Amino acid sequence: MMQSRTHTCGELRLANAGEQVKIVGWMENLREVGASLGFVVVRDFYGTTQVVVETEDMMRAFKAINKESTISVEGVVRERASKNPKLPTGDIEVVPTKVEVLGRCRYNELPFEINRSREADESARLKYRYLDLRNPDVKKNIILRCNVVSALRRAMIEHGFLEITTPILTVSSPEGARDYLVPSRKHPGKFYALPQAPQQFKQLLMTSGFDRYFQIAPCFRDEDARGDRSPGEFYQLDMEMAFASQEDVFAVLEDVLPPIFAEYGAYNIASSAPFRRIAYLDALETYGTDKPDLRIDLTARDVTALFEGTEFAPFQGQTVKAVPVSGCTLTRKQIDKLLAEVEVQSGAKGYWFKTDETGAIAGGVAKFVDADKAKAMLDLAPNTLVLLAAGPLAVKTIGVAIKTFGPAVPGHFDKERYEFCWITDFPMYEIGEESGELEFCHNPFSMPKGGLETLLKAERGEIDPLSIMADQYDLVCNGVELSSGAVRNHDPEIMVKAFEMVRLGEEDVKKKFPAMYNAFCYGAPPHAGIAPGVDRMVMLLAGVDTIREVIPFPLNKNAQDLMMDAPSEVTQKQLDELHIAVTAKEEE
RNA sequence: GGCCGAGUGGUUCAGUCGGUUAGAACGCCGGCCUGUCACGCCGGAGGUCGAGGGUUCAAGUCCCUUCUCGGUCGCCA
Repeated sequence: MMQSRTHTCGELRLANAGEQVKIVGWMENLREVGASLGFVVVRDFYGTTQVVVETEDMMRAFKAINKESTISVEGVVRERASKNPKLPTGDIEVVPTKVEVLGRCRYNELPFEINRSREADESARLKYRYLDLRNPDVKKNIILRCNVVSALRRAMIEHGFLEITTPILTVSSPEGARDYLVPSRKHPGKFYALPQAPQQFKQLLMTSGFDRYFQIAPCFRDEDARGDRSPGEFYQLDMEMAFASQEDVFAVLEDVLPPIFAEYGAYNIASSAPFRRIAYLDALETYGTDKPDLRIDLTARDVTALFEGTEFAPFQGQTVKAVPVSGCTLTRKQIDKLLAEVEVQSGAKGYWFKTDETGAIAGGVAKFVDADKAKAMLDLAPNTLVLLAAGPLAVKTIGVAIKTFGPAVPGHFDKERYEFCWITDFPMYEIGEESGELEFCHNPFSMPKGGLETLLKAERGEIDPLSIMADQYDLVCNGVELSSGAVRNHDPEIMVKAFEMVRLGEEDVKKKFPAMYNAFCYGAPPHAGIAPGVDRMVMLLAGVDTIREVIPFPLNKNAQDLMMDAPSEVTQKQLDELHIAVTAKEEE
């Protein structure tokens, strides 16, 4: 009896001609070109191999097998009469002596054609994800993910980091996103929560003296999805370093990421160390966003002065931002269409005018523009489109306009590369929209720049609390926020003071983060960390624009697993054991 | 939760101003074809036009309600 297979479907070459072989895989296709001549494509993980059918008996045998059944074919390798240079195995074919069905595909009509599944309805793909994943184009993103995760692990270990797993069943955290809760059987009325991030655990590991920690960490957040945000769960390359500063964290990622991006990315150019650093407020001012795509060479200017006393109502008394786009030959119709898209995405209207080939100002809001002032203020060359936005949403609108027009106007977008940048100096506090009072802007774990001294100054009224910056940073690549990190606040005294700024105190800190607060009272190292999103990284590397393409079994937008039918109802017995009463009204 | 878009054979889509029997491609079934490789050619089956209601002589098309999916905003320390 022959072994289960002698070769994979990606393996056979001309040199194997004459060999007796056995291949196994899925019967992808049967091309009949005559009553007793046909070609069968057998596909496995490694590739496809052609089996030639030359007898009526063999033709009958193959025609009886539904496509996508798994089969084994024994036979002899032969040089092809007509080779296919597009295939690695295109020089040979297998002349079968024996065919066997290993797993019958019972259906002739599949929910979609395997090799074109990416064109199919996404719900169908998710419901039949195991079929979708048969498609080599779909499979390759998952393989990429495995390779990237493996490379990240190797690189982190080489940099002296230790991979430590942290609990999946943990405690609900009072801040941040909505938690996924798990009811406790042994403790009626109490709940575990799935971690939104291993944040507190990794900081505790620092206080235990694990100098460099990392983990490919599953994180769970019950928030609504986006194209680049899978609902429910996602993975982070979570890391933390003791006795470390922002510079130490930057140095590690600037060393780890570019080689991996260059090797595995759809584009093989990645910016090298040091990455450009842009202060948060400067990023908003210049790019209209805190996650700029540096492949686009457009930047914003403040042109409020240009419209002082304007008769154009939308600009009256408003801040006005402008982006000059040189060399623009878009038609008016194209401009309108792109601006409509900008409006959908930003929630506010964008405006425009342009200079013609003589440099004269025309179009859009041109009649409200003082030509001489505009030319001086914006260094306007001929054929320049000027995009404008005004009012409270101006920054955002400009950000969307840059993202929309950059790729649409030739010469402003160098797509085939990875451009990293650090966004630094985030404000520590903001005025809450609802409360109207001072609140933490991002997270309360970050060290305020200047430490205790800065907070005391603010307390004494010597500086504006809103001017306090946190030692916090984001990593951005091609307009995608890959990661947030910070130098942590490891000093209980500073932590309490930071909380007092937002009208909380020691009791609140203890209540919210009891373990961490106590741990810090026993001697904590200064520490810093970051947690790049693995899914988003792979998405960038794969060059796809939805995150579901790089997740083996993704949830849909409504956080449902259409394949497994989760979430699902459970039995009354299960509920009783968990002391849970369902109050939701029956759906449908 | 708000806004925008989509929903038509198994899949992807077209369907004009409301007007004959709702079309195409791919897939499926049958036939032909001796070198295909997105094989080709001929024929065939397959539709409650997401659901419900309304307007009309007449609705895939117009109106209302609703469901589902996607995008986006809110949200995501």
